[in-house]
Amino acid sequence: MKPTTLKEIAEILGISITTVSKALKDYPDVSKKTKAMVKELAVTMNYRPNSFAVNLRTKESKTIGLIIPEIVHHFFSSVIKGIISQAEKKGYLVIILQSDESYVLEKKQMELLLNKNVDGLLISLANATADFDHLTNFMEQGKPLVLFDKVAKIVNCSKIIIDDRKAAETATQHLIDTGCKRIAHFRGPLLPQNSIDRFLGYRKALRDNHMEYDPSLVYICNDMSYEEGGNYAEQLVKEHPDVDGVFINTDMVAIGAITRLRDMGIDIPGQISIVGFSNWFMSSAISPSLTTIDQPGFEMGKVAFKRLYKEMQAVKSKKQLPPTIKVLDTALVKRESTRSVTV
Amino acid sequence: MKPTTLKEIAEILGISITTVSKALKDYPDVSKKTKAMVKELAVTMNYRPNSFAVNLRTKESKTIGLIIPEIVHHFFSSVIKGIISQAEKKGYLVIILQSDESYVLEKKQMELLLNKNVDGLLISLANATADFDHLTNFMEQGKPLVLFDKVAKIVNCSKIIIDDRKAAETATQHLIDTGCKRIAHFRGPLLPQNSIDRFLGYRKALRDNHMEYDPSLVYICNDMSYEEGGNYAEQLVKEHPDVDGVFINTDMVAIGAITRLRDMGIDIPGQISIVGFSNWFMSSAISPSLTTIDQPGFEMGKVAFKRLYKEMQAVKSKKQLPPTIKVLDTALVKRESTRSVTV
DNA sequence: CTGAAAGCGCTTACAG
DNA sequence: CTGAAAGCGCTTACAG
Repeated sequence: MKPTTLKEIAEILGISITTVSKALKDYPDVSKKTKAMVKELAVTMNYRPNSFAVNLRTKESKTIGLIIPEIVHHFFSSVIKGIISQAEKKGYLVIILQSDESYVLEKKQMELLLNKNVDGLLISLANATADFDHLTNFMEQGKPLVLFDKVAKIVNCSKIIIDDRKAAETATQHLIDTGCKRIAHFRGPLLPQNSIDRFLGYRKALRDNHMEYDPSLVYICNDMSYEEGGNYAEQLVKEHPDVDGVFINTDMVAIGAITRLRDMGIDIPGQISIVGFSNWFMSSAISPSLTTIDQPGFEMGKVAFKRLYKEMQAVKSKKQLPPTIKVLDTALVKRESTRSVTV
Repeated sequence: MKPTTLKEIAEILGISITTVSKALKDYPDVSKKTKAMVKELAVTMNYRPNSFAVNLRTKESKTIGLIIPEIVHHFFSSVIKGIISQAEKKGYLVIILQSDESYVLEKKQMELLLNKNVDGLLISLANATADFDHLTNFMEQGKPLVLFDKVAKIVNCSKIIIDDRKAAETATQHLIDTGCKRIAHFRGPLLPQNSIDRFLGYRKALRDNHMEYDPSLVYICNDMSYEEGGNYAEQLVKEHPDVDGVFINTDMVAIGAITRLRDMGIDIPGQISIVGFSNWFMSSAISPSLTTIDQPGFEMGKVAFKRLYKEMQAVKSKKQLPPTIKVLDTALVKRESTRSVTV
């Protein structure tokens, strides 16, 4: 079944294509009668504007691109959901591509999106990305680009982030406030900024409270897995029986640690208190439930799209907005893995 | 920076637009010299074909639509990943929309995708969808549609599924083979076909082994949550202390059950054996690890796209392929929550 | 081997 | 209030 065109409607009605087009778009200079007539026939004939033609004329596709490191990941899929839900409200569709934490792939995906003529781009950078020419390149096409979560300070575009350092500080401070005297940290890999920042927040909290920073209490997670959390927890207890608190880079690892410690008969939070990061849904499910930092994925997606939308609107009216950096609030979610008494 | 057009290249080179277009596409009737010249300049000027114009001419967008009930879900995000990875290989991009398990939304998303002129559509149906005119409608536009995971038998299109009933039977049979005499079932909601099929598989295994089917041993999960699993597990032990095996509709619920039973001091699998469904990554992480049915999400995504691709190719050559139904293999993954001895 | 021309389906500035 | 015309940037059948 061939789609209906403006031409067909015009011919049947014996009027011009111009008038049909205007009637459908409610131009004020078309008579009510004509409008009614055109609209009725359009419905009858199931008319839908050919989006390819519209795109070509208007030079916009009402489509944005989204590149993330990994789709199968609770935080990122929440962000995706936030982006899509917000985009839909504004009549935009979203094309998603995955970089797999690879710089080469990220660049390639960007190229694809550029060829597709998306109106704007949302990216969370791959861990491997250390060169940013592809981003600059994209922006030079006059198209807005917004970075979220994993961003590069050096790139001059809008960014939506959380304050990892401050959040980590809050997490560590909570351990201190609830009586922990010797606090370990399971950090993420050495490279990503957020794992660095969380580590720095941990250190700052110690310093501010005049507690000694002991590098041997910092364990580096490489695959950030449940298993790794368990293994380090066991190792920690053996190597440092005096540790009474751990701040862990991400909930998945923290849950692994909690489970292992529990199996070893260690009392949480009595003997060791634990704070995670991300507020993964399993964190409230396990026992003892995990005190953690809530990282607002869905919200981040929404805000990122909103900002991109603003910039796309600006482009349409030949304006250019100065880049902004939006820091989303994180919150400490107190649960059973830390003590409730404030000392 | 304005994008380069064929016209600009043609003018600079003093040749026609036609020749430039042909040279770039390696038409055999263009001289080597011209081709070299054109291609070089195209690279220099960073030429990219205007996709809107190409779409309009070729009447295809090299884009497909994907509608799923819920993005933030381990199984579905695996499927998305499979689809995107395969689509990319064939030069297709993917627009994702979420139905939120709502029929109305599903219909609306479909409309959006239709307006966008996607070349094909992949859908996993919402639980609430009981009317299928929107699907038929889409197919009447001459565009291929492939259903996956949550499908409707009545719709005459290709489908990619697993055999839920058989898999459930295998799961239950495994409990029987390892010595369970009285087996309960935590099932999903009443409506979705897959929850019905898994229940039927459970019943069939009992029947085939001349074991009594006792409806009071079937618990209906409504939100399929970790917590629900724990609650039903506790209830089950109280109401039916003689039960020694449970087949559970999905891993999330099974993990909730395992955790609670463990907390109650019940030996798994010594006293009660448990089999889940889906092979969620947490299933191998918890202790005891969960015996489950592996549901190949990534694979399902890949296969679904491959089928859609074939049908899109057929459409291009004015053919139409008869619908096929592909049943993907599931596998029983034996772990610690069931006994290893075969009786 | 090269190119003029038609046309994909729409939008909009302009004339009447 | 209506419509003829130009044009978005490309592809391709056809002529030479």
